[in-house]
Amino acid sequence: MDATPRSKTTRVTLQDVATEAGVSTATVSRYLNNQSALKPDTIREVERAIERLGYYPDLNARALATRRPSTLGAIIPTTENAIFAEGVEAMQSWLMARDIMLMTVSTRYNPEVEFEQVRRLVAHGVSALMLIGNARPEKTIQFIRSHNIPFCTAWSFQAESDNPQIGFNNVEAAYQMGEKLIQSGHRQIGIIGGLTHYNDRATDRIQGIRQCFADHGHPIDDELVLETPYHPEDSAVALDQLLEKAPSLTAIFCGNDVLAAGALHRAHERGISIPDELSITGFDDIALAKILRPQLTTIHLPHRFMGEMAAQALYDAVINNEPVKSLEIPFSIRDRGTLGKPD
Amino acid sequence: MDATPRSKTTRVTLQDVATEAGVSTATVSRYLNNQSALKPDTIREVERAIERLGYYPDLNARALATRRPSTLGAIIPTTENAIFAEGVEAMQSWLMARDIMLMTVSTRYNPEVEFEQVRRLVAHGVSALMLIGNARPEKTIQFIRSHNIPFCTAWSFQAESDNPQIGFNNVEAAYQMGEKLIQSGHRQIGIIGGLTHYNDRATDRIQGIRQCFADHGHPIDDELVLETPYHPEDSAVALDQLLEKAPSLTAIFCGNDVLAAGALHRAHERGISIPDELSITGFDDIALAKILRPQLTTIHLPHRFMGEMAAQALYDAVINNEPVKSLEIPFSIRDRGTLGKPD
DNA sequence: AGATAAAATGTAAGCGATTACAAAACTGGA
DNA sequence: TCCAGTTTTGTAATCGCTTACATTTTATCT
Repeated sequence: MDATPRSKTTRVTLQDVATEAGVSTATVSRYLNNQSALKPDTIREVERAIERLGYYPDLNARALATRRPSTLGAIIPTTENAIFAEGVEAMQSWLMARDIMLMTVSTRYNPEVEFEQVRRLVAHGVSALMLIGNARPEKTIQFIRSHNIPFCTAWSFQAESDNPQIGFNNVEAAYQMGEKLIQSGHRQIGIIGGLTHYNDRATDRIQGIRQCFADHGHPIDDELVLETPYHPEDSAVALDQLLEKAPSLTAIFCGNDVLAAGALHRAHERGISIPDELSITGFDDIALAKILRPQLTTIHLPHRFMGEMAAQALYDAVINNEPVKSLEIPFSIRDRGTLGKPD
Repeated sequence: MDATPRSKTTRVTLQDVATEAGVSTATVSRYLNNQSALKPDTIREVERAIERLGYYPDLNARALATRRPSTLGAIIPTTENAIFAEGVEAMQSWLMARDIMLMTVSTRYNPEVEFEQVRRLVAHGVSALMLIGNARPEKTIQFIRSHNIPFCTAWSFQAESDNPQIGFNNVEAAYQMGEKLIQSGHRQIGIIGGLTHYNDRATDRIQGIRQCFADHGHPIDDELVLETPYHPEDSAVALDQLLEKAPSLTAIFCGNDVLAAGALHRAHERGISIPDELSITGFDDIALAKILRPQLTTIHLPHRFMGEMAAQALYDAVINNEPVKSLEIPFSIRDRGTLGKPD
């Protein structure tokens, strides 16, 4: 139950246990791995030695010796974005149940930092990697491939990409939201999207909505398409700009819920009634979406599920030594209170 | 620039580089560590070999050989709670700048899981640990101590605890918010706090506010103190219950911003005007606080800063082989729109 | 030029595990 | 009792790196 305290310098090793139990290191190792090959007496002996010494194996040394996968890596833009935080957390618990450690690092949306993080994780010996989205300098994927590390990208699924992907079709989702807007009677809308620089999710969402409106004969003017950082304040400013440029806008399509929240907040401040005078749509369906007033009409995505699927895909690939299998995740629109009909 | 692809089984090792460069492994290792001891010619030679082979060192093997700290661990309840997500992210970048990897895992507020995670991280060789708060079964800290792992707890600072702590005084913060409520004229308030089971932050906050009202002669009845999970929906239900029990309540003290948001939302649904008919206060000042309507009156905490300080404290302890130094972090009240005077 | 000190490199023993392969200890049957 | 066939256990090499110590090379000074 309670381990005997030891001096700072020494760590209890397999060797120590072996000596204590009066057996060889091989035997102790066998105890740790496949007990079946041991005599009951020996098992008891080793067990007690371990107990007495408070021994626990050094996982890194083990990884070195076995060269069996023991850690995977996940690289996300930022945990500040709840969709990634949740997804990665789900990944982690899925993997942990299988005795795999997940190392998560973030890039702050900077592709150079991402590259550095990839190197770092690879150096740390991760046996597979998950990245977010498909937009990045070529060298990154090249590096991963050249080191034969299985990987997948997630939160995006693009038919044209040849990366293994566990994600959803951002273009299509935005397109469907567009159709919903059009059905409701909106003809002139503005867009507040996320920063598209090396961000295919942001890019695709904007593309999807624009495509939709163009297809229906109501193309969206370039100047009504704004990009802002992932902060409500920026989105608030963007709303002001949009409304200045085109006061007749009847709806704002936002690239994510945080931006939608910012726009909604500003609209309220300006005394604009939502959705009567202006409709606003979000994307992601984070927890926040349901506590706004009115509740946000947005696109729901199973973030945790996606994380689990990514974990599974990588796990399978690593364990069975197979290529990573892609998987397209379905989305659905949550029609709540911010989408109405224009007067 | 571009590494030559290698077969699945082989990994480029120090040995390979040595052979390629026509030197010994010791020399290559020296190149990697203290170039100063090498002849310029040799440096160039090794450099080229590394380049050609696309070599990068195995950090785990290095850690095994040097037994120098290379990873720290952080154990948090959940990344879903933005305050931890942010704090840990800040920790991570601080450490990464010093070539230390941070392994983050979560416990879902379960002390048994936390214990397991501690074991796991220790087995993975982290040289120090950060935990959240001070409430947990004794065996956890005992285990950490018995293995001579430096550690600190964070997001809580309790004079009575003998853990090294990088945090703030939750009791005091809640107390001050209480004084603000009393100054504003509130005499009868309800509390919606987080789950206090093994959660000293939640416990202390509730204690602080109750103490304050008691000190001022308006003790808060037990039945007006509710605990709920970290979800707005639960808080909404709690608000209903509170209002049913005591319709004359003039303010609700919430244990964190998420609960405040939930209460606020429900209040709106019930047609209660905030802050005119009811005041609501939050705690944490997460991003959400500023986009609610009205903006949330809450307690601001420098979460990222706290993360960095924790990183620094552990780093210093590990590098200089000293005990971890505690640090009390200041908080401040952000008086925004949800706290008013009762009719 | 030769001796000596300083600088640069190499050799080999770990770090804490796993795992072929070899050796020893048990079986049971004739 | 003895031997072949199993089981159990031990020996020692290995994983990829670092580093004390030994050795070689180079520089310095009479």
